[in-house]
Parts: sequence; C-alpha cells; structure tokens
Amino acid sequence: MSKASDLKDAGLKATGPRLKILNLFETSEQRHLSAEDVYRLLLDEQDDVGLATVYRVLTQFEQAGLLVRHHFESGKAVFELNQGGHHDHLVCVKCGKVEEFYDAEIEKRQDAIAEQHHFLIQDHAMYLYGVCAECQTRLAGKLKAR
Amino acid sequence: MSKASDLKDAGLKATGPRLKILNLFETSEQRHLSAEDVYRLLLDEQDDVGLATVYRVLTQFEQAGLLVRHHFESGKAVFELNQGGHHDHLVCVKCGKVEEFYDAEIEKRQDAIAEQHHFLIQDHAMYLYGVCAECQTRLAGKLKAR
DNA sequence: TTTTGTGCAAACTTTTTGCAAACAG
DNA sequence: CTGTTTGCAAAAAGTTTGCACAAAA
Repeated sequence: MSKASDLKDAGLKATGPRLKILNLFETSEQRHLSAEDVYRLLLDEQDDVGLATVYRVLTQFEQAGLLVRHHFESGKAVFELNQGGHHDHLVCVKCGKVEEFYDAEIEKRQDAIAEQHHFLIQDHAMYLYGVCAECQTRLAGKLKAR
Repeated sequence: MSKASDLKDAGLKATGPRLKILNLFETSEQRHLSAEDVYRLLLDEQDDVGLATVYRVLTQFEQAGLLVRHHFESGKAVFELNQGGHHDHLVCVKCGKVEEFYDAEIEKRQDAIAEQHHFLIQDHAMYLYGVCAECQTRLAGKLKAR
C-alpha cells in the first residue's frame, strides 16, 4: 500500500484513477509520458480514465512533487517520475528518444551563473536536442539510397 | 536593402509582412517574441498582418536560420534573432523575463556528453527556470504585507 | 454524510490549413 | 504573366473548466 500512502502524504485521496496513473509511471517502459500517452496506455489495459482526469491528476502529481513536467520541443508536455536525483536530457529530434545524464560540473556552473544573475533557481532544466546514434545511421542509409 | 537580400538568400520573396516581421525583431526592446507578441506589436504600429501569416513567416524564418525557436515552459513558442553566437537562458517563472548567458565550460561538458551518448547535437538548449531578483523582492514584500 | 474526485461535453489557447484574392519578380 | 504569398475563416491539437453524478473518508 505504499502507493496509497504516497498519495495521502500529498493530501490526495487514494482513488482508482490516481493509483492507476501512478502505477503506470512506475511500471512503464518509457519514463517520459504525455497526457495522451497515459490516456492511451490506460485504455489499452481496459482501465478507462477520462482524458480530463488524466490532465487533472498529472497536474496534481506535479504539484505534489511526485512527477516532473517537461516541455520538450514537441509542443506537448511530458511527465516523468520524480525520483529525487536531478538529471538532464538528451532528446532525439528525429525519433523522440530521451536519454538522461548528470554532470556535476555543469550543475556547479549553473548554480554559479544563477547566483551571478541573482536568480533563485527552481529547475536546472537542460535539454540537448540532437540526433541519436540510431537515427544517424538510419538517415545516412536513406541518403545513400537515393 | 540588406533585409531584402537576407530574405532572398533564404529563398524567400521580400514581401511586406516578411520585412516588417524581420524589422521588428531587429528593433524590438525584447529579444524574445511569441507569435502573438509579433502580431500585437504590428497591429500597434498600424502594420496589419494576419496572425496566420505571422505563424507562417516565423516558421519560414526559423527554417531559413534567421530566427531560433524556443519552447519555454509557458506552452507557447518564442523566437529570437539568430545572431550566430550561441547562448543559454535564465527564465523567470514569475514575470517571464529572460536573461542570456554563455559559459564555455558548460558548452565543453555538453559536447563531451553528447559524444559519449553518440548524439549529433543540434541545439545546446539550456533553460534555467527560477525567480529573478525583482520578483524575489516583490514576493518577499507581499508575504510581509499579510 | 460530507467532502473530494470523476466523466463528459463544452470552452479555450496556440498553431495549422484550405482557398480565393493580391502581390513580387 | 506565373508562381508565391497573404488574409480570412475553419479546423486541429493540447489543455482546462463547469457541472451533475459517483466514490472516499
């Protein structure tokens, strides 16, 4: 029942939709899910939850600190489980794959810069957009084919 | 006529709307403008350009490399003039103010990380979200006032 | 029972698209 | 003149909200 108490700690009742959504993030292959992704995955496993509820729950979870919201370049928000350890993201602009990394030196420099600018930092959000190894080879193949 | 030739170099005809929009970015106080911002600013100076045209032109300019598109956390895209020199952004989550910075050490680490992950990097996009100095004092005042 | 949460449909915001008229080269 | 570009209105896409009903404590 750790999930139910996670929710109670956040001041949220342990309802069906909330438990299902939390469970999804804990068990899904992909760490990064959009509202639409969550909605579809739940439909697939016959757990019908309204799309509006998905949006509401995701926002509540973000406010409760259970999830972190990101705005990659796609125009839609994606969420991932907040497991404490901060990290940054490498995002493939071709296939959408996300790889995570952490670099202490970068974090240190970020803090120094925020201080210089008198910014009270809330989110060290770094996204490196590029083309992943797989897409590079795939695209190279396509070029040669012409 | 440098603007007109900038456009021609990009394979775009030098039309009224395009020249006005490019000019706006070159003369505006704020470096970072959303489509809506551009639309309103042009209306203010009696230069009527349809909103759809603003969107189309901004996208064309981005593809031509004249502008850079960012997705801050606001849900709307903002654009800035591409002046070659790469930099990162400190974004105030309270007032939306954007400050720019550049840190060679961070760039170096980013390149190293991209290489480790076999990513072909396209955009070193770093956004530090926080609260700017002004908003910190403003919010502190508000708290005391209660 | 009383508060809180859910589903649905409708509204809203940002961005895109189809098409006829206007414009640049 | 001929292909591009524009403006408008309509449509998409993502997200939020109002409200009656359902579920949790």
